[in-house]
Amino acid sequence: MATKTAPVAQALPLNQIMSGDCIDVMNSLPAGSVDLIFADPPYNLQLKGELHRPDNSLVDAVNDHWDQFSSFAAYDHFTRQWLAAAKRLLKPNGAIWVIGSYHNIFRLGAVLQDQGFWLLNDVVWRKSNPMPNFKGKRLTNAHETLIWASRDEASKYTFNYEALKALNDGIQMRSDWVLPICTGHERLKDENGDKAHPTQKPESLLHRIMVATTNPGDVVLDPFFGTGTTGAVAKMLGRDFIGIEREEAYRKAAQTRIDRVRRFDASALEITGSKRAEPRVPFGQVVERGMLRPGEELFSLGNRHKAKVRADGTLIGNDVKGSIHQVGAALEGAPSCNGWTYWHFKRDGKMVPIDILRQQIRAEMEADTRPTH
Amino acid sequence: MATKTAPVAQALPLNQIMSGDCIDVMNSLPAGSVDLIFADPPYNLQLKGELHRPDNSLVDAVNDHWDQFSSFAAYDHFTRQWLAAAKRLLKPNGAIWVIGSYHNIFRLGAVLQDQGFWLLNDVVWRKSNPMPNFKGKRLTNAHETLIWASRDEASKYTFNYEALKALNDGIQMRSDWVLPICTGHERLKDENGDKAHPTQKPESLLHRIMVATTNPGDVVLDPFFGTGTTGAVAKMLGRDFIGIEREEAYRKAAQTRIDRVRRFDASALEITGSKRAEPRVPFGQVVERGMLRPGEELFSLGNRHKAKVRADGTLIGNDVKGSIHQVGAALEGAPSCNGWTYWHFKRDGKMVPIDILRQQIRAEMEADTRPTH
DNA sequence: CCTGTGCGTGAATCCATCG
DNA sequence: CCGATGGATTCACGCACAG
Repeated sequence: MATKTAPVAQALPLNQIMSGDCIDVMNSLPAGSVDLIFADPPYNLQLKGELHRPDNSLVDAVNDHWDQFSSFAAYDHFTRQWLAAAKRLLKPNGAIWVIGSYHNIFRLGAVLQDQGFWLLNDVVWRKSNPMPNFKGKRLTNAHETLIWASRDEASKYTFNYEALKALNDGIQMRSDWVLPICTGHERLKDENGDKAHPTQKPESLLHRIMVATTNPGDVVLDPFFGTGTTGAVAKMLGRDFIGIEREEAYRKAAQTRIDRVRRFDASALEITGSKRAEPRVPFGQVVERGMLRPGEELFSLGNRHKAKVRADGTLIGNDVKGSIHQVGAALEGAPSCNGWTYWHFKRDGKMVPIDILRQQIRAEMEADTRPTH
Repeated sequence: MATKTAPVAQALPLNQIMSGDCIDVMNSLPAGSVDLIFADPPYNLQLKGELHRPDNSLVDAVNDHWDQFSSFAAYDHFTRQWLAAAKRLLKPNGAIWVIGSYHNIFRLGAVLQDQGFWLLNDVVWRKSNPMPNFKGKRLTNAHETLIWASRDEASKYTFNYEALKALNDGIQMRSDWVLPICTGHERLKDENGDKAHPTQKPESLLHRIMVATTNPGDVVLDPFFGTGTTGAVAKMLGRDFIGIEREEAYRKAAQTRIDRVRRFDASALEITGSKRAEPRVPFGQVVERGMLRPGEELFSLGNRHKAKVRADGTLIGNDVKGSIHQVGAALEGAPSCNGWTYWHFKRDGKMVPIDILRQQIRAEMEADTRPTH
């Protein structure tokens, strides 16, 4: 006899390409289950007629049927629908990247804001080899715009600051990224040798996005999967992906492509970590362990200020009592102070920052927690 | 006897700074009388608390009353009002530039499209010297976005293609412009020596805009005149300006400034295009572009040392992690090391220095990027 | 005169955790 | 949810001043 089955928590279709309309598919997946969404939606290009190069060759424009919208209102409606579905899928600390050109990016950005996403940066992908403007009537359209936004204002989004700084030779990464467009062997071809997808994104772009805003094992969803750049890079970098794509031909091309990708080994996926992630060491431990003795004097650089260590791990200096940070801040008249780097002690006549004592303690902690197989 | 005077075509207040709310003032001017509008509206920054640099100094934030809006809806309403007034003022072939950041530019762009302006390009002003992100929580906000739009789709807008090409060393001008922010002697100071306006735009930016999209004798209106960069550059370049500014202090500063400007004295604008040395290429780009893969091994000459590439462009070799230079130096016990010439990879059984990969990237960059000022 | 050093500062949605 | 506390965090320039 027929039984009603209770709704089961649906398992995530990891590392699969789902077929169908992205709004329907997203709405069928469990809420709050995705770490990052990368979306390259239709651009609403509004191209009139055909475009020819100066030599009369035809420019292969984006005029596929999926890129046709009758009006801004229709485009906005579509945008609100899929962004609402996307937001539902995100974990509380999840984030989204969208990419577009001036034809659609302003509408995307406004809807993101309207729906409570919290914009973190707009990023300019500066193309190192863009198509020139053949008619000389406008500037060379040499960039596309990405928007990075967290699910909401309170989200503790992932940002691997140190890794990105390392990628940029030790200088803080900027909001303008110079990367070449997707050409050559990376560009997928169909059986006729034509490009398989009109707007295939370069893997370098997705590489930077995923290194910046995901960790290994995160789930990355792409609702406009196309030929699967997001899936290919996710696999390389040890992230799980979920792809959604309507067109059979794109799904097939993407699957073949991803099957060929090799995942990098785990040690290569480790990235430069941040100090914030290091375990907290109370200054009191330094005193308890006898690395500094109560009554011992600490000095700021240049001997401008000094303070005395007390048995409970606080300092007293110039009538100010409190933590190493509080006393440092008070003596400097500064809003805050990192006591670990501010205070020094004398060893063999030299001034040594107390931070090296913290490093010793951390090293010991590390040794204790190491698996002893 | 009393006679009713027929309404007279109101004379344009050329080369004057009008006082008052820009919407009211624009509505009082005759329709279809302006060639170009440049608008730098409030950004609606939504700043919360104070921000300190790592050295504890306080960042002088934009918290002026004119930048406060209660909601996106309020900002949108304001935007629709002033853009409608602006559109009415434009000649049929007129055009508009607006500038903004990610806080407001998406709303500006969407309203422009909704009101029938025809977007021609979005232009990225890449700041050569932006303020860093002090807390390391986001990317350096290193650009602002401009939108260039004609009054409507049918407008035969002005675009001095050849002049811009000349400005760019004979290469078609791209949609990303590298220009420094306004500092030094160009930055207006008040009687206390503080900056007269929190967001003064560089003259180089207005210079390029006017050379690109106006002709001598054109009328350029700026509804958010501030300290009058638009007026100063218009005067230099032989264009007429109309400024609108609410704040008395800004009007006074602008008038003094413009009075001092000499027409055709373009010498102040010739920015010494610092002959950049060869462009810096972060090793991370070699990895992102897939020229070397995470996990791949690099070797020193003679195979004395080896190291593994990581996804963020750092190396790990013999427990040492860091940049190609740091790891090379550590393994050699040397104070420094040029990683580009030190490390090699295997190709066809031969050892090839990674510097050839940098040369490839430079060659690509060279092909498309000329100093853009 | 030149060179080097140190300081100031710019449209900024800029912390995480614990009690 | 709020308040207190630990403690992490910056790049490019212009300019003044020292030597």
